[in-house]
Order: sequence, then C-alpha cells, then structure tokens
Amino acid sequence: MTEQLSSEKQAAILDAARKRFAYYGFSKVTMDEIAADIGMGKASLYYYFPTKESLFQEVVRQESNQFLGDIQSMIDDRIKPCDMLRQYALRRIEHFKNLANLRALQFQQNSEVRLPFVELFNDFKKQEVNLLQQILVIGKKSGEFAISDPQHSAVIVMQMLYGPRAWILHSRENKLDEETFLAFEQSAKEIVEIILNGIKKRK
Amino acid sequence: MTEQLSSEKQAAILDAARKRFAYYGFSKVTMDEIAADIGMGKASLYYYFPTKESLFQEVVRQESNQFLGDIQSMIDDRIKPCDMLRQYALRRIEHFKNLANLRALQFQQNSEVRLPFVELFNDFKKQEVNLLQQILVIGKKSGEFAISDPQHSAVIVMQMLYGPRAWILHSRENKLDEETFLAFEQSAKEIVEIILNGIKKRK
DNA sequence: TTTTCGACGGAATTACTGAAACAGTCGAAT
DNA sequence: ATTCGACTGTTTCAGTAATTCCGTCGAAAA
Repeated sequence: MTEQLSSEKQAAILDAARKRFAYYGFSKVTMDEIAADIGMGKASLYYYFPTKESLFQEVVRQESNQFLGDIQSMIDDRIKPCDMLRQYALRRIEHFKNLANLRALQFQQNSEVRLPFVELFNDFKKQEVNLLQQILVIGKKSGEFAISDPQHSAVIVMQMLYGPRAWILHSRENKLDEETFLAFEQSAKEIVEIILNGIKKRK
Repeated sequence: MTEQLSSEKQAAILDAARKRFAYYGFSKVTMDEIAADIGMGKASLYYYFPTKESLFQEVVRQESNQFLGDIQSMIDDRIKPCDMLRQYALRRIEHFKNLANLRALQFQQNSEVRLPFVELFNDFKKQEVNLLQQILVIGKKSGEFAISDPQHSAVIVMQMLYGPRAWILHSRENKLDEETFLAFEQSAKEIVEIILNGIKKRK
C-alpha cells in the first residue's frame, strides 16, 4: 500500500492548499506556506503537483466534482422534481460557501482571472446547467413544472443564481459592449416574467 | 432671466459630464476634458460646481431622480399592479443602461468605490425599495399578488434584480465575513422559493 | 527505488523615486 | 456675474532597483 501512502500525502497537500486558497485567494498564497502547514519542504510539493496552478485547479476540480456528483446521484434517486430543485439550490449554496473566496476571486481583481481558471469555472458552469436541465425536463415530463422549454429555463435560473451583475463583469475588459448588453437585457426581461409568476396569485 | 442662462450652462456641464462619466467612469475623466467638450475653460466649471466629486454626484442624482420620479408617477396613475411591476422592471433596465459604466464601477476597482459614492448609491437603493414596496402593497390589497409581507418581498425582489453576487462584493474589503454570508444565505434561500413559485404549475 | 529537502536561477512582484498630470485656487479681464 | 490663464500642491504613473517566490536539480534519506 505504498500508493495509499502517496495519495494520503497528496490529500494532505490538497487539504492544506484548499484551506489557504479558499481564504486568501490564489496569488496571496505561497507554496512555502502550504508546505509549512503540513511540515514539508516546498520542493516536496513539486513531487506530487507539477505547478502551483495545477494544484489550485485540482482543489477546485475536487470540490466541484463532489458537488456535481452529489446532485447527479440526487437526481438518480428520483425524488419529487420540486424537491430536487430545492435540494439542488440548497446544496449549491453550501458548495459556494466551501469555495467562498475561491470563487469570489472571479469577480475581483483582474490579475486573478487567469485564462485557465476562467475555463475551469466555465466548464463547471456548463456541467451545472446540464444538471439543472435534467431536473427541469423531469419536472416538465411529470407535469409538475409549467415550463415550455427546459433547456432555456435552465439557463435563466442559472443566470438568476449567478446574478445578472456577474454576467456583466464576465464580459471582456470589464466593459459593456453592445452584445453583452443585449444578452443582459434579454435575460433580465425573462427573469422579470419568472418573478411575476412567482408572486402572482394562483387563479 | 439671467438665472435661466446660468442653469443652461449648468445643464450643459452636467450633460457633458454625464456622457463622459457614463462611458469612462469617474477617475478616467478630467475636468479639462469636460470643459473642452462645451468650449469652456476648466476654471469656469468650478464656478458652478465646487468639486469634481460634487459634479459626479449631481449627475447620478439627476439621472436617479428622473428614474424614481417616473416610477412614482406611474404608481400614482393607478394602473394594474401587475403592469406596474412589469413597467418598473423595464424602466429599471433602461435606467441601468443610461448609467451603465457609471454603475458598473461600483463592482469594479476598489479605487472607484469611494465612500460618498457608496452612500449615494445606497440612498438610491433605499428609495427604490420603497417604491417597490408601494407597488407590492397595492398589489396585495387589490388581491392580485399572493404575498404575505410586501416589505419583505420588496427586499427579496430587489436582491434578485441586483444579483446575489453584487451583495457579496458590497461587503467591506471584498471579504466574506460571517455576517455578510448569513445574510446572503438567507436571501438566497428565499430567492429559491420565488423561483419555485415562478415555475411551478398552477393548480 | 521512492520520497524529501537545501540551495540555486530566473521570472515576476513589490518598493522606490523622479517626472508628468490633474484637481482646485486666485486675481485679472470681460 | 461670469470667464479664463497661470499657478500650486497633491496624486498618478513610468521606469528601475531590490526582493520575493516559483520551479529545478543533485544529493541525501528511507
């Protein structure tokens, strides 16, 4: 079980890295610090992870996959669609909490928004939309959700959860080009309709 | 009508300032540029406005008051509550467009988020919530909205419109303290319920 | 053979400094 | 009452020196 020992060390590194990254963000953590946390030399970290970036990515990937896996198995359990959606949303809040400052960093300093990280987060977002679509399709088929296009609705609900503002900041160079604005305007209008449905009295 | 002439000049300054500020943000606009736009010397601007900051504030205040005034008079017209809410949301998108980069600046660089501006925007937010509350109270009284607490709902809808993410970035030093997170968590959960109501099939 | 680490090189970040830009003032001109 | 050129003190910025930190390597330990 030498491999077991190796992955134990690896897990320890990932754990220490997660704690530091989640609190201080990527650039304000040094490899020396992470190594010191688990009583190792910095050079040893490079035996397990080729770069600092890959270590960070692995931390995010692990946490994200945990979340996505949980949701997927919940869907597979075939509980009521209504509860699926509620559980998903609550679990999502939890997940966001775990990666709090890690994710918040997306919307902070430009310097932190490195291309590989953007790709990582966008990939996660895509998978999340996909899960949401599954839930909505099930909800529609079973007749519990009054939606015409689950694919479309999923994107809107996601947008709602991410917040319209996040959208804008995502646009290149923090500037509002016409294209970005039209997309924002469109989804903002659709969100309004959902809000209306949400608070209108049932007939 | 010498005063009329004065306020005409003042209006011209405000107009030039609005155009520049809305596009480039506060710090990337110089008083010289604004003055040049209307063919005046910079020093003359200081005859009408004591500081650059006061000029900026006046621009925001004017645009905001226009918006708030429009909504108020729409409410006074006593149209259907449902249309009130829809109109409000659409007009809000329009308003946001006018102040696009002016407002976007709230969520960008730290350097731009100066205390007097935060207060200005928070003040606007308060007034906006108040209008929204009026609409919801009317909607509830007339029996068109199925909400228990209009005061509370107004805050939630606002949060939805501003986006939960914006909330987080608002917190001091861009750091997620416990208090901020609890507030976020609470409202996120409530937003979930609204989403659910919005897409659930009517019985 | 697998894992750890001290010591080192080079790239990137920070701290520093001098020059340029800018907000705001003042007194004269209109 | 209103405009403006010329000036001042502060802030911003570009360029540079000093430092930090990522990542490597060869030796040592297990």
